[in-house]
Amino acid sequence: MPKYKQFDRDKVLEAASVVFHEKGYNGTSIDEILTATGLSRSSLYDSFKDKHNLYLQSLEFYKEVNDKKIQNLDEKNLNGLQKLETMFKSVVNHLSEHPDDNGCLLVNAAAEMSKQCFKTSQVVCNNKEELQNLFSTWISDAEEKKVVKLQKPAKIYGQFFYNTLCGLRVMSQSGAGKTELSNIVKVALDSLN
Amino acid sequence: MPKYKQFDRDKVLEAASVVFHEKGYNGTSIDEILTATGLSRSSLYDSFKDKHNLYLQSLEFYKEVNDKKIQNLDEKNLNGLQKLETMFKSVVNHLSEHPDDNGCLLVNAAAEMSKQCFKTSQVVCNNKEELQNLFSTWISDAEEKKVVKLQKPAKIYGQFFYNTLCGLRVMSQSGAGKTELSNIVKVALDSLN
DNA sequence: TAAAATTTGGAATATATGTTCCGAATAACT
DNA sequence: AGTTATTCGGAACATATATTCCAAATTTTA
Repeated sequence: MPKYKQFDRDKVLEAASVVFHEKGYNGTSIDEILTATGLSRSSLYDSFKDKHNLYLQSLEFYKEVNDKKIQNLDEKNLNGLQKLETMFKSVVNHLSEHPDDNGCLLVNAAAEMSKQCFKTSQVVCNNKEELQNLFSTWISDAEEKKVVKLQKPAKIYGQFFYNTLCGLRVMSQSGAGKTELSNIVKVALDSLN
Repeated sequence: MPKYKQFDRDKVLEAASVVFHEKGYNGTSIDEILTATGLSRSSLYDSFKDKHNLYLQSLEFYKEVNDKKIQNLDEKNLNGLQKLETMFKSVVNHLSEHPDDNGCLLVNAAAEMSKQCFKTSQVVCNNKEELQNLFSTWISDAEEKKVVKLQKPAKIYGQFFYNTLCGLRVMSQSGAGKTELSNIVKVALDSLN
């Protein structure tokens, strides 16, 4: 089945990230990854070097997918507050419709690996910075358009909403349902007056 | 070295919970636990059955220690808002003074294990319910004493502040420092007007 | 002082796990 | 058609890991 790559790198990373998402890094074995991806052992090691490297690439793939989703939202013709509301609504919907989805791979990676693996912490940290910045721009936009009134610099609200988002991911893994999650979002959004 | 137990169960669980906290369940080996606790292999299996059981007992021990701390705070002669503020302040201080402390064992357990181990999810879920309820009573107290004015039922704020708390634990693992964490707390507390 | 009760160190076991390696299979290129 | 380049299946390997088991050690009790 040569002479060129027989598998789609993105599909492999997608499948791998699902397994890592479900079981964590230390909880998933190479064999599980092989069956999930359909790859042969040798192909995996040829193309992804080793388990740890595959994990990092899965994290980055997962992050890129999330980034694209949120870029799509960002490009829509909505004011910043509406973007924030839409984002939270879709997160709440996703979490409550897929309670088996184990929260967020990046949050789980932060919990499991960030203190043991510098590269993991870098991915997690970049994700945090990027989202906080994006949220800040949304909030600034909402302020300029006078749909909200801020008591503090927009940057701080960016941090606050990212914190709220991280919380939601943990909450859904602790048994929180849809009403609870959306109540939390409502209170958080109320802080914009 | 018989004839009665040579080791202090609480100290063993304390040491074990530190290791599980650092490396997660799947990331820590029995050997690491043995060196951390000073126990012999046979003693560990005699007294704690196996690794999984030890993990659950460590979780519960960790939870009890946290419960006691917060009970101490609850018994102080403060109004509910002050209790909430004190709690957040000490969490922020702890997280920023011990950035190596890997967040919160229970949050990490939720991320790593709650979907794979029902008993873990029970501990995590109980912890969530208890803290949310406690926070609700604090907020009700603050309302009765007219130090805050609520726009929503106190219960919802209990959920919201627990969410904020979970977020902080993840944030500190994603590289957030003291100012960032306390900014977030300020915004959250502002939601009580 | 001897017997009983219990812990514990360490060997032993069985399995899981990450990784390597080589030959067979296959498609493109000459 | 034959050569080359590359993938892939599966065996093989080495190590890690969870767990069991037994004899030696030790303290209390009789």
